[in-house]
Amino acid sequence: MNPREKLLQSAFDEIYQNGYSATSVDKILKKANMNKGSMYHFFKSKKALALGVIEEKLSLHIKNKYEPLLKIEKNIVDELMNVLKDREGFDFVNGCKLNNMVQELSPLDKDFKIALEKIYNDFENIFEQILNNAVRAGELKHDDLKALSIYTVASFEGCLATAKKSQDGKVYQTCISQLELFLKSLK
Amino acid sequence: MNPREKLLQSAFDEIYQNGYSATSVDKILKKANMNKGSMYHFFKSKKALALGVIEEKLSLHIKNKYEPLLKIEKNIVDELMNVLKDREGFDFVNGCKLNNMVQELSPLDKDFKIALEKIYNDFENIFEQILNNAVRAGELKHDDLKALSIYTVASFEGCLATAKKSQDGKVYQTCISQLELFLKSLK
DNA sequence: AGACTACTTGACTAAATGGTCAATTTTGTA
DNA sequence: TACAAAATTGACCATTTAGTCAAGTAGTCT
Repeated sequence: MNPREKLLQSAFDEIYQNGYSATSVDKILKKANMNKGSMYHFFKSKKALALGVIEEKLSLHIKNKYEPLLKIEKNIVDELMNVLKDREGFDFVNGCKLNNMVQELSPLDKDFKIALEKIYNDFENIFEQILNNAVRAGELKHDDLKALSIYTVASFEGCLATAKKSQDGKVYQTCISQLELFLKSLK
Repeated sequence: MNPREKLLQSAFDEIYQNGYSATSVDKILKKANMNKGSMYHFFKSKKALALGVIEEKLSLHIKNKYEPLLKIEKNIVDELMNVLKDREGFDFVNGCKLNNMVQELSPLDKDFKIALEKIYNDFENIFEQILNNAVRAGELKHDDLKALSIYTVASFEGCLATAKKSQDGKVYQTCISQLELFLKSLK
């Protein structure tokens, strides 16, 4: 991993675990084994570094996790729910990386808001395509797939958020089971 | 409003708008027109002040808004949804006060986590009672009201969160319409 | 070799941070 | 009125903060 990548990864980790405001540049540098001048050679400010994290790390994180679902052709709703329900290794104390950054950074700065909204919209679009595939496969009936996909992502994020409040994956499973109930009722 | 109350209110406002970590004690003091020693007379630390905000301000904020719904006796689901849908004056840039604090502060400190989880659980319990009333009124059928109420709150918060990412109340309305669809399908 | 660019080093700065404290004023009450 | 407790004042402190910079090193061309 080249120094710039390592810096981005360290920043991603630190910001995920502590939030942007509570993370100092020095802490990131220590984790990345880099000194200040180097960082300010790659990024002109802490904000620019965070934007780099959003555009290069967070974006890929979401794509890698959910784009593969577009290839599924049968039992689409089941397969989708399996991916949503499988939270092995998920950190229920710190929650969802995308949601954390959106909730803290969108109100803070317009550039953050734009970059994060783009990723979130891509995320919703993946879901819309998945649900569309389910409709074409005859697994689902609904008259507003756009609204349904926005809602599906929102309540998925809501389930993760409510589990974070309890720091407990069981709360998540209870919660997400009701989203499954809803989607399976749409026939 | 006595000085202590004004301090709590100013802290509540500032923490809501900027987050806990990004809010300095000095900023709060300026807004409250108070000086340092006074604050440290009432609260031994910034953390203690924030705990005061959670226990005395945030707690009441939720209770005042949602407890009145317990009195409703007919068209319970409709009335619940009306309250959820009516977001007049809601700040879609900064989002939900409870959720903001939960997401930032729960992972930061155990005392925060405990205080916030209590409020959140009270919130869920109000919903559970409301949904229970709806069942008894014959408006709703469901075999796990606990799970349904957790999920209802979670997806409500999810709708607010997704609207915050877009800073747009219309996104919220689109999203919450699907929760309504779900609840009304449970007959 | 010479020269140009990319990267690294780490000491430095000015401002902001949470917190302390001794001195003072205000308030309630005997 | 006397007195103690509660509340207020604001200067002060050590530490941390994001960001700067001049000096250097390493690699890559001609």
